[in-house]
Amino acid sequence: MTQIKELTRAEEQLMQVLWQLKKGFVKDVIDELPEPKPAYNTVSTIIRILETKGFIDHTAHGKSHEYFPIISKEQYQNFATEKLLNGYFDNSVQHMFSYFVKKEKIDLKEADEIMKLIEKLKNK
Amino acid sequence: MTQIKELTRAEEQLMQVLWQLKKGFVKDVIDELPEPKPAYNTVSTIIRILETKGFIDHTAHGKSHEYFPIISKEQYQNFATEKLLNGYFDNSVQHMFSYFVKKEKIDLKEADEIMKLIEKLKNK
DNA sequence: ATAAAGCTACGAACTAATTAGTTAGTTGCG
DNA sequence: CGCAACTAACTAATTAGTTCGTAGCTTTAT
Repeated sequence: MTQIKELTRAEEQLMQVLWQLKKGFVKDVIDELPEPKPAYNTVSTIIRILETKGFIDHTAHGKSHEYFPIISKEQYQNFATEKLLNGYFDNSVQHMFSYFVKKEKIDLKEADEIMKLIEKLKNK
Repeated sequence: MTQIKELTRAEEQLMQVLWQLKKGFVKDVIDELPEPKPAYNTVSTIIRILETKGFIDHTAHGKSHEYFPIISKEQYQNFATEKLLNGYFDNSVQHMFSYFVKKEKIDLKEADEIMKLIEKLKNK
């Protein structure tokens, strides 16, 4: 298993776009970015960095490149979630859940859904 | 309400130590850092940056300063959790929990505790 | 064929972040 | 006192991250 490197802010923003698009040319990525849009070259450079970091790859269509993620959003999600859980919730999902309850981020409907998920887990 | 700035890696590491210690002198912070320990001045500089960013303050004891957080871990936790939820779970706590279930991050004991929390929530 | 438009690669310029040396002041102890 | 140890402030040096201009190649349109 390859060690996943951490993404910088700019890199993460572009990865979010590529995860959403599944694949795309530089200009497709730019289309998804909010104003003020960065210069074409800025995006192109960061995309190339993402490629050297092993997050994406490309297929050539003539001279132009169509980029696509090779680290899935789920893989990076693991990394990011691990980090939050570890740094702020003592590595405990339960702590996180009780935090959401305290913060009233969970309403009853959601709580029910989560309960169903857990029931399913227990009956395995 | 003051807008919380994002912490850089080095800054976050020191904040974690200060949150744990509640308060401390530069050398107390260094004591908590893993090898290889950075130079005294390195830590001192970052602590001063944290002070200008409004994350910590200090009381003077003679010439030396005892630092303490003024942004609580909970405040930054809100920020960090918001960011993860928004970027990777479509802003839905339920999505996040279904992820935990799928990843088997929740063991049976935790599942029980979470169920209890949900029951309590429902009886309010 | 030639011009225009579009592309990536390269690299320069810049900004942000990190690390640590030097200085000057204070404390504590002989 | 006077020296050693320690402190924060300042600042210089270094590294990491971001932005974009230029060059050179390819495709498209005329």
